[in-house]
Amino acid sequence: MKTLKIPEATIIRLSVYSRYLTQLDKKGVSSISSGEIAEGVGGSPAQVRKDLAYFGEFGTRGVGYNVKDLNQHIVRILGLNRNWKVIIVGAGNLGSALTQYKGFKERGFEITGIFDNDLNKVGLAVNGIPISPINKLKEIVQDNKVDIGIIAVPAPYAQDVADAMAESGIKAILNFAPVVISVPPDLELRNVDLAVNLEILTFNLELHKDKN
Amino acid sequence: MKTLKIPEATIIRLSVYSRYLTQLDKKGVSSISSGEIAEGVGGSPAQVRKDLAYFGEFGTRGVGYNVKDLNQHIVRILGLNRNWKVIIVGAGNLGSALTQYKGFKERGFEITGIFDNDLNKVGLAVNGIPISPINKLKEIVQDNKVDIGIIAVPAPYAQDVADAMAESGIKAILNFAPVVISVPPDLELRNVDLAVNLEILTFNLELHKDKN
DNA sequence: TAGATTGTTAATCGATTAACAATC
DNA sequence: TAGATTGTTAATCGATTAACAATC
Repeated sequence: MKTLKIPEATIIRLSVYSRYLTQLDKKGVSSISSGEIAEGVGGSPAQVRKDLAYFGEFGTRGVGYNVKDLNQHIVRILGLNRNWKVIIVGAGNLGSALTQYKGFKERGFEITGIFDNDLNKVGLAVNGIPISPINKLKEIVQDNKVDIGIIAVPAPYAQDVADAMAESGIKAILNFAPVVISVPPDLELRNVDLAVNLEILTFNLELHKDKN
Repeated sequence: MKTLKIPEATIIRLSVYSRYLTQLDKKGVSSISSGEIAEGVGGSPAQVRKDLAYFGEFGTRGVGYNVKDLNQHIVRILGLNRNWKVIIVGAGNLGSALTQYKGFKERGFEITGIFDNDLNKVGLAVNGIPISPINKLKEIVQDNKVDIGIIAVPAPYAQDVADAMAESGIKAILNFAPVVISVPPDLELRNVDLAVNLEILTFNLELHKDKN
């Protein structure tokens, strides 16, 4: 086995490097050093080089990296050199916002379905995509070869939605419901808890309160 | 100095424990062991105890923890034993969704203002909160003693918004714009990048693709 | 060649896990 | 007292940083 264990922190940073390189490329910057990348994203040069070294040699000693070239490598590493089909369950405020979120399309994620069990919503459309009832989920996932499901329903419904997704053959889930859900081991699961992020801020505010 | 360095991972987990304990408390569960907490949130008993040990002794040997009591301790550790005032800049889909997000209010976060520079939006209201122009930000922050600002504008505007927030005296920023922003060192900053979360999933999908 | 910057190894630092004495 | 479970220390594991040889 040639792939050693890659820290998740490395993947997060690669994603950020890629976004930054895309930005630079658009501006017409063609070459960059690890130090400049580090400065741009708030890291250290050694860390940038270490992160890249897990995957290969993408630079030229004494020179640096070609922006476009390095970005293409990272995009490929992250698996973004193809389209990914995504469905969103929950057509409330958050689900609707995610459906229309520009940042997804830019990175190759295509929203191919929205689901909700509220009969007042079924049949309506968000961003041109019709809202379907959840009992159509499996059919739509399989017909469209959907890869990823996003859970944007209230916490009490999240596990049921996860079960339906697992049953449909979806391969990965991004869960926005603030609750721990369990899925089969072969299904990738990631949680984004919006309140937790605010709570980390309040913890730090309390911690540094005296340090004036 | 008595507070040693607390891992951020510990704070994230404490936040999750607290949410889980709140749930159990509502169900009427009064006592719990570190093993049961671990099972409930997907961790290990040793880790639960270690996380808590940074802050004190909250359990009883041979018995476990009182659910309500432990939760109150964690809530206090996270700084949630008071109300936090929050503003959101960007009244687009994401900003509107965050304004109405139930999970914030449940944890003591109060949205006290929404801002946008789109004149078609200024004067309208989201969830009963009027949308104000960004040049009113400082005034409203100071009049209402706002603690935290959420950035929900497109990437190109994020730094300007961060500057306005810094200038207003806000103490912490949660940034949803997919761009690196810089703020004065005394300002707490946290980034939530929605696309990055999907990219971690696609990386893992690619990594395990062969392992059928 | 001299200067610059990579790729990589070794040293350090930090977080997690295991083990167990304390104690209810 | 016997069984259970905490709090805490020591051992392990993993990630970051520093240093430098390789090389453009």
